[in-house]
Parts: sequence; C-alpha cells; structure tokens
Amino acid sequence: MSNSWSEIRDEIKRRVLERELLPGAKLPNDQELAEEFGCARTTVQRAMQDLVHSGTVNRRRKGGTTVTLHPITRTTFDIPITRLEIQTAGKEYGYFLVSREIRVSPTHVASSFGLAKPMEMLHVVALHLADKKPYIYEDRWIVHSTTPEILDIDLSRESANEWLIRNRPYSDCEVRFLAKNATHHEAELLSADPGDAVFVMERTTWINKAPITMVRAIAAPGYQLVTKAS
Amino acid sequence: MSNSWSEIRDEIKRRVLERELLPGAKLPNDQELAEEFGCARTTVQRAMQDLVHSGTVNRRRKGGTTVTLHPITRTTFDIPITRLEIQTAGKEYGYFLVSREIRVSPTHVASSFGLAKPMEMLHVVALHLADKKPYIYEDRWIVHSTTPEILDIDLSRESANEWLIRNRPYSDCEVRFLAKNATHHEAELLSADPGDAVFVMERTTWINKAPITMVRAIAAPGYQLVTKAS
DNA sequence: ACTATTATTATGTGCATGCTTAATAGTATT
DNA sequence: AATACTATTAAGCATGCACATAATAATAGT
Repeated sequence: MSNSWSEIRDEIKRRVLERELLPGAKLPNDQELAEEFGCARTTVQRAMQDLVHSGTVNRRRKGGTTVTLHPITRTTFDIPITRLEIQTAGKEYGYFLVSREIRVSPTHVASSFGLAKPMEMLHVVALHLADKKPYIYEDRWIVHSTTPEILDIDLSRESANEWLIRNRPYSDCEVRFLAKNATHHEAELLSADPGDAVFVMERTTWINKAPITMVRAIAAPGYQLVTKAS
Repeated sequence: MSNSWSEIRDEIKRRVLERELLPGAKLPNDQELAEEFGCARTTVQRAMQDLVHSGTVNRRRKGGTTVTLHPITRTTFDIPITRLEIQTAGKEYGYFLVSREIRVSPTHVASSFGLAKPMEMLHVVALHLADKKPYIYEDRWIVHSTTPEILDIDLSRESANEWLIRNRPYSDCEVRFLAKNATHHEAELLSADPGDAVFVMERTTWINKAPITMVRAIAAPGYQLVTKAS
C-alpha cells in the first residue's frame, strides 16, 4: 500500500468531511497513521502540515492532532498591482494624478500606522481607468521620512501604487475591506452618483515597524472580489 | 553554520525585500543554497516551499526558482460561524428567522451554482444580532435535494448557517465580497437607512460538485473585515 | 499539600537518498 | 530544411530514518 502525502491528506480530509471524524475528535498519532497507510511517519507529518495550513486540524506536541472544533471558511485573496489587474482582464489601462501635496495627516491615518500623533506625509490622490472608465480611486498617504525617494518621482506619469510596490517592499501589511457611500467628490471622479455603495480596500504597510504607506482604494460601483477556497 | 529552514526562509525573504534579489531574478538552485547555508538540500526545499505559499517565489522543475515577477499582496481571511464571531467579540448573540419557504430560485442563484436552469430550493432569510442590535442579515438558498435533512430542522431555533456548517461539510467554496446599497427591506431589518452602503459576503458551497447552499450575508453598516498579511 | 524533578509521548526538524518532471539537445524521418 | 520523435540532464520533489523539542503526566522530596 503506497500512498503519497497528498493522498493521505485527501483521505483524512475526506474522513472529516464525511463526519467519520467529528470536530474536536482526536486523530490517531502519526505513528499509527503511518502504519495504517503503510508509509513513514514523516509522510504523515507532511500531510498533516498541509491540513494545519488549510485549517482542517490542529496539532500540538504531546497533545496530538485534533479536528478543528469550529469549522471556518479560510479564503486567500491576491491583490495585484492595479494596472496588472486591469490589463489581465483584457482592458486598456489608464491613470491620472488628481492631487499631490505634503500635509499633516489626519489622526485616523496616524493611528492606523500605530503612531501616537499625526505627522507630515505625502498625500496623493489618483484615478485608475479601465477602458477609459473610472475603475479605482486611490487615496494614499505616504510616510516620506521612510521613503524619501518618492518625493522625486513624477507621480503624474507613474502611479504611487506601482512605484511603491516595485521599489519599497514591505514586511507587514494590514488589509481592511469595507463598504461606504460615495462622497460627492468620489462619485464625481468615479462617474457614479453620490451615495452609491462603493467597495473599499484599505492597506497599511510597514517595513520592520517603520510605516510606509496607507492607501484607501475605492472601487467603482459593481466591483467584486472573488475567490475559490478549498 | 547550522540554519533552520525558517531562518533560511527569512534570509531569502530579506534578500527579496532588500532588493538584493529583484523580481524575476533567478535564485541559485537548492544544492548551491544548501552549500551556502551549510545544510542539506531538503532543508532549503522546506524554506522554498514556504516562500511559494506566501507568493514570494515561483519554482519550476528544471526551470529553477525565481522571485515572483509581479509582487502581490496575499491575504488570508477566516470566516467563522456568525454566532462565534459575535461571541468572540464579547457580545451577546441573538438570532431570529425572518422567513422560510420552498420556491424556485432566481436565475442568478442557479447560475452561481453552475446550474443550467433554476430549480426548487429552500429559501431562508434570518437575522443575527449582536447585543440585541442587528449584525448580519442572511439571505440563503439551500439545495434541499443535496441536503434533504434540512427540511426537518426547526430553523427558528437554530440558524441554517450553524446547522449546515456543523452537519453538511463542503469540499468547494466560492467567496465573493462586494458593496451594495441597502434595499428598503434590508435597511429595515438592519436598523439602517435605505441606500446605506452595506458590506456583502456571498458564499456558494458544493460537496464534490453537488451544490449545497448559497448565502448572501449582509453586514450592518460599519462592518469591516480586517486581516494582517505577512 | 505543594513544588521540583524526571519520564513519557506526540509532534517538529534536519539530513541522506532516490524519484519525477520538463527543457533541451540530438537524431531520424519526411 | 523542417518536423517529429527520443535521450539526456538539470532542476525540484518525495520518502524514510534519526534525533530534537515541547507539553503533559508521574514521581520524589520537602
């Protein structure tokens, strides 16, 4: 009986799905499973690690392996550079800078970075277009003390989104999804009506504790984020 | 020089972050890296697998390992049972059934399941409360030919959300996030105003190709989905 | 009865070795 | 000369063993 680690994973998953193993149930230890499947303990370990990743089981040394008590839906979203998202969809990409100025950030921006009080940042507002139609409205605060080079970039030609992702990698990122009603200003730029529900993706990034940028990307009405979870 | 696989992973990630390895760049092969780090090839392989998971690098047999060309933000969200989400936040959970009837599904529901044409399903509308205030409005279509037991469940006592997650595991799940304006009916139940922007999470699940349920969970205004990506 | 130590047990990690896959070079055939 | 098949080989991938580590349970000492 020769089983690959992924077959073992699938079989355990099947037992969980078919309720042969109930939530909270303790699985046999790796050694026993290895004997059952006729393989080495390491192979079972591999399968189990994958199940830990997908949130199917929990493992603790000495405590053993148990089926996750409260099943959850674990989904993964990839957020690409906006230009690529548009071009991948087969649409023509367009971009223009709405405003660019250095000013003291509002408190909510500072607190999102975990900063005690507001500080001077570069505030950039821009619009991304798909097939000449507004697609994403980008309201961004850049901590230029962390990334001084950004001050020399001509943001009317290259989006801050793209420049930062390519030139200022981050170590930590907080993502926030929410819905809001479009303001007058946002609606105008997005060719929508004021009050229209818009989908907002907020991202705050740091490089080793140092704040880089916080962006509020507001999608035009109709935008959806889709993913297939296993 | 003894390095654990996670230290190797962190070091490679650092090189990518510090732009010592540019997007698209080819890394040395596992053998060479193993020599550099003074460890076995397998240990490098482990580190690399983790970097593949996080989307940092791509690997192809014979082709080698390359730094991901277009950096992306990969985020993972865990969507729990609504009751637990509320209780975990330290709030009192409440629930009531708004309506329950068997009827032919609209076409958009059928097409979400990948069904050619509409069919009879169980349609359930319910409200989840946090500290007696509306929290999530749940509009659900259940394929009762896949899960006939659901017809015998008293959904005024136990939410379909909970019963299904506990009793009808799924193998595939499609998740969709979007924003919309609350309808009159939705606004009333959520104690909001018609037209308020609400955050919508749509989930469609299957068990081995057989459709189970499609739920549209509409959160009360102010709801946010937050996660920390690495 | 409480605390410190030791034993046990289950998972985690590192290493050696052999397998699988895909790109490419080489060869034969049209 | 162009195509189609085959062999080579350079990568990553999978498996199994031995040992490390962590969490609990058992025991001994105060």
